[in-house]
Amino acid sequence: MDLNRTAKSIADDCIGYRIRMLSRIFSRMYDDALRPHGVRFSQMNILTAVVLKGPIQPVEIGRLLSLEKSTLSRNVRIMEENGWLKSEPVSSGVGHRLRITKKGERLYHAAAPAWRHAQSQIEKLLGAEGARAISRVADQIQENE
Amino acid sequence: MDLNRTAKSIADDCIGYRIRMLSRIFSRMYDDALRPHGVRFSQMNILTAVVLKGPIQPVEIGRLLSLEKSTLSRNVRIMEENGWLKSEPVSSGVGHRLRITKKGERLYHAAAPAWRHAQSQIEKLLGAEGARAISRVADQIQENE
DNA sequence: TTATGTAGGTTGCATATACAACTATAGTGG
DNA sequence: CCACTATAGTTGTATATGCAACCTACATAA
Repeated sequence: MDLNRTAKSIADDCIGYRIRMLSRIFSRMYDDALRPHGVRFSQMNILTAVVLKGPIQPVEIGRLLSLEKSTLSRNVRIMEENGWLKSEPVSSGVGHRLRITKKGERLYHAAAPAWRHAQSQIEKLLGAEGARAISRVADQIQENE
Repeated sequence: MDLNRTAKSIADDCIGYRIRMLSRIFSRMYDDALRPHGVRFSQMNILTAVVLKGPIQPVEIGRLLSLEKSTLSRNVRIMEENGWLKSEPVSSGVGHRLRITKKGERLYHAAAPAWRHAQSQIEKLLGAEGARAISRVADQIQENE
């Protein structure tokens, strides 16, 4: 097949290209809204996991978010340096568990409205049907993992 | 509202968290398939744009893929160093345009089957309905941008 | 013609992401 | 008790991503 035709079929079908583009667009919108609070969207996602499931081991967050352990190791370090998370050794066994600090809780409360603002912008862009479709797909993938 | 409740509502509704997770999962699958060819998925996306629209200015690729110009500046440099792209000055005016090289064309041809393999894995995961839903959403967002 | 603006690009800085290789620790089979 | 394996985590290396600040070349208004 000729090069141009190959490229066209790739561009037409490629789920990955579309997902990455959506990821960049939406992440920028969340990050814009969160910037005044000095926290990134990806960090909010980690904080959310810790709030809901903490104390929790990094490796477990990795499973929840499909994040590689080395990525998490570095991201968590930054958040500890910012004073949002603290870690405690696991009672018996290897590893440690993460908790949110008071400072982290204040940040989370303060930033939540900005998150909501970005979220409603995005829902407007997507429409209710589009938002539902994405949630459905994501939840289905997470099950099959 | 209490912290846990806030986090729960964020986790339940968050489109961005879902999109980022899908982006990581799918990108890993494409990258796994492409690794033997020494090219990354994000690079294939840029190559595809150049094949379809080249000669093309970086800033124009940025508009197509929603990529910041500084990101593109660096990504393109790596691809030039790899000998896949070459740039020529614009006849009149500032900036330059990118073309794919012979080596780039060979790479693209060689890597396309790997791309197709990952693509079909992902479509199986998503189901035809899920894949269509994502394409529909992405195309709609791109229009409204 | 000069001041101003605009568009394309690069660079400094920071974070995000993953793979590979490594360390440390716990559990398990001989 | 020892060798082996599996799990959690860290570190080296590389790419991806974006913002802010800057540079340059062109366009345009005063």
